[in-house]
Amino acid sequence: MSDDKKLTPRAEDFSAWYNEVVQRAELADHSPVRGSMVIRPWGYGIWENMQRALDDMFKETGHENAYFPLLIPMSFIEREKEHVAGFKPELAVVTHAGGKELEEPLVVRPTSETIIYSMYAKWVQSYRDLPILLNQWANVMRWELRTRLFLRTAEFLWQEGHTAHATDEEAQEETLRMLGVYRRFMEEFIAMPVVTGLKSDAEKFAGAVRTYTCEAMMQDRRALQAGTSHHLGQNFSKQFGLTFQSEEGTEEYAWNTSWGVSTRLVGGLVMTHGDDAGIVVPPRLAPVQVVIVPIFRKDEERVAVVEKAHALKAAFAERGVRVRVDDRDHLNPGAKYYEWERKGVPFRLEIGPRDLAKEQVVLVRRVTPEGEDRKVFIPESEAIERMPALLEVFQGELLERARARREAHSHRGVNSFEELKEILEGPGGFVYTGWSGDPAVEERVKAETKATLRCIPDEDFRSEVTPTRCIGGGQATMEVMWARAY
RNA sequence: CGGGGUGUGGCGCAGUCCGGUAGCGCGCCUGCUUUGGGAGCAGGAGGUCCCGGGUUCGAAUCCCGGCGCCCCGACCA
Repeated sequence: MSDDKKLTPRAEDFSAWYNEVVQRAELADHSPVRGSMVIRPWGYGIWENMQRALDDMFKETGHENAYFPLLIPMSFIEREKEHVAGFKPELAVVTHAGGKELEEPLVVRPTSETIIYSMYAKWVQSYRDLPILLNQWANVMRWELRTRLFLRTAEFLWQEGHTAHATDEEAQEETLRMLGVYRRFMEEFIAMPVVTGLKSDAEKFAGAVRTYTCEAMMQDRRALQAGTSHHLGQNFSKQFGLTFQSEEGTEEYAWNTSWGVSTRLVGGLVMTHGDDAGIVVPPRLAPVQVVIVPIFRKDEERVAVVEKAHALKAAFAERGVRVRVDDRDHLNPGAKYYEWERKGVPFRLEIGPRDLAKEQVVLVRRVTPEGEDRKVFIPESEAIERMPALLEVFQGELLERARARREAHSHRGVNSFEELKEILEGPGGFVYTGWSGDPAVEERVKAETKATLRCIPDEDFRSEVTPTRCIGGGQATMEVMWARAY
């Protein structure tokens, strides 16, 4: 940073911009342990709002919360062979406790399938005990080599849903239901449009039969895997003896699903909406939706203006608007403006002696739409009445803006490998092509372009003209989407 | 783990080549004046110069060894 007050512009160095924003908006900080982070109140406030919204959606779809322990016997992880192969390199293992070496090492959970399904096996006897629809909010640990705040840390917070069903069809339905919940949450709350679809075998979760994903496009046009929903088939139920007696009296293995989103979503929010002034928090997730900055010269002005600010706060609060009055007196107004812009508060309301006299306020939106005035003077009563609606309009515009940007950088109808490579090495973005399903083609694209097959898009995201030619040559059997990813 | 860089008040850095009083900007504290887009002035606090060893009258600086962190390449929410 040449000027230590300004952020590195996104266009100059996107990743430096990201790091600075996270630090200077006080979202998170590095902890003394390499790769793990401290989530600061502003970042945690955003996460709490995400949790609340998601938790409500999980409850609406019939799920309950529970909690399973942090430590898992090593032998459990090793039970499902693809699962262990997927996680082995990134496990943190406890070998000593109570001053002695443990007989069996304990793994700090990288995810909880094994411990959860082993418990389900104890609880389920009959088809009448199914389905089990549980979720847990927890921390997990994966010993990553390259870490970045929120996007990839050794320890992160997430939720993991784990369900057990009597039939394959029911599990499949659940897998897709939760994928839909995620999509809706990301669009309606984070205002982050996603492409949903199926992962290829090479990219799916270790231990799953099928993995569905939500892929979002960041402002540097790279993809972010924002959430996944897995159909686990009977892989875990077979390893942990999760069986039930069917209506017909036969013994059957249950069908499982698991699905999760993490604090990575905070990173996604930053990279979706942030600008060169800082982050932009969508109103529905903002810990503070309106910040009131009182302006005054003399002491008597100060008293009157601050009093008015608190009265306004109360009026907003009555309408369910989250407000903070910034009455710190060692900072001048300009300094406060910059700070709250950096933190992404959707609306700022300035109130000074001149406004007091006219019973008006100055309203400033965090993002000013093209052709509109940055500051608007409106009557106090109108600001109070209209704020809930203004917040919703802003929320909607963020989604539309992000969607437009994604569409502008989505490339469809790409037929040749050369064209694919050219796009990925040039403008970047999401590239849609045909694919035969041959893993060798996937491997080649990855090796030569650094892009991966993000997903086989769901119907909503497929091109109007279905590709017939595979990007690796020959006949296509499906359409796929490629991108460089986080 | 392989390649490159870096370690000096809270943060960002200069000083290291050529050994000799540890400095600058920001931040912090106190006071006064300020406050409608990052305030000004005055005074002040704050350092095992990453660690260990060596050379020297004397080491942030030179030599040897270690450690940490950052960036780039193979796995990942």
